[in-house]
Amino acid sequence: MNDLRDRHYRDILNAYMAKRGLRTTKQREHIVDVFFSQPDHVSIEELLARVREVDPAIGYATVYRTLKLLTECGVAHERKFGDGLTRYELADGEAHHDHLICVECQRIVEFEEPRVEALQDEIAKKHGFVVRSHKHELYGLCPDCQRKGN
Amino acid sequence: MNDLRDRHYRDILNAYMAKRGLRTTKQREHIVDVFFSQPDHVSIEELLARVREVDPAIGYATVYRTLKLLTECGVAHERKFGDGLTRYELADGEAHHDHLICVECQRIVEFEEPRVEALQDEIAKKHGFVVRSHKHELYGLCPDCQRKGN
DNA sequence: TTATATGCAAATTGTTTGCAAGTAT
DNA sequence: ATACTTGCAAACAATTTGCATATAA
Repeated sequence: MNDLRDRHYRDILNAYMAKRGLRTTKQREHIVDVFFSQPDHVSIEELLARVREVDPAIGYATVYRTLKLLTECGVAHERKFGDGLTRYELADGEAHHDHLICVECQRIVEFEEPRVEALQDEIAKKHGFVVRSHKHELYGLCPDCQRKGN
Repeated sequence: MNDLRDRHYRDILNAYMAKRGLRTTKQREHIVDVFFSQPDHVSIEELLARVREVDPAIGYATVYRTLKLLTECGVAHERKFGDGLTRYELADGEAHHDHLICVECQRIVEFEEPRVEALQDEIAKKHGFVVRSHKHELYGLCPDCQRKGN
């Protein structure tokens, strides 16, 4: 349903692999397919489970290695929300969103706020920093979990 | 040099320990003393090293357990900046600051920006969330590391 | 006394790596 | 053919836990 975007990222990946003489294998194809079809913020575990539906013999080291590859070439981003798991999402270069995380049900909602970005630049400048990336996460209760008490 | 603040936190800790029948030991006293005298964002390793200057026999499990205790009773906060280490800082309830982190030298600088807080509330409300805490980190190059090239 | 703490080492968890066998080019 | 890849298991790093011993109350 998002062919253009997927195509763009696959092109980047292919260019990166070609440049380094890396090879296309069926495992990599499966993992990449699943990653593109998956909602954002997948963990390795989730990805591995889905990938094994297609090919049960795939090992988790291969998933780790492939996600590392996707991260290196800029197609994926690693995210660590304090629960000990690393999650991955599509890089999504232009629209860098941030996250609201429900501490009850772990639901993750994305938001975007240009005014915060502007303030960040101001803050960094004040301290003489050059910002490369940022992390802005709000932890709390989502509407559903508020309703359910607590 | 910050007796009142320390006293306040020690009171909280003592109340918490009393309520649960936990005991005061010389190890805990040393660890707590070092934690209060330490600049913010200490890792377990750093803390253990400093504590062992006072009592070389203290084990790292005890440091972990004591910091967990301090976290449970609300005196300390856990922080995870993506380098794999958990760091601890005084809870410091009122003035909740955020962080600029140098990706080269790992230097950590604190900042405070009420206008960002205001925007956060606005964002949360828009999504129906009730915010409990947040994390706002800017990763980049500090002035020194910019100068050193890279 | 007796229940809590400690230090050690072993266990756990998430992730990485070495290597022999497999495979894309 | 050759060099990259894979799956497995072992290695790792950070943290947690089980247990016998030590100790605060």
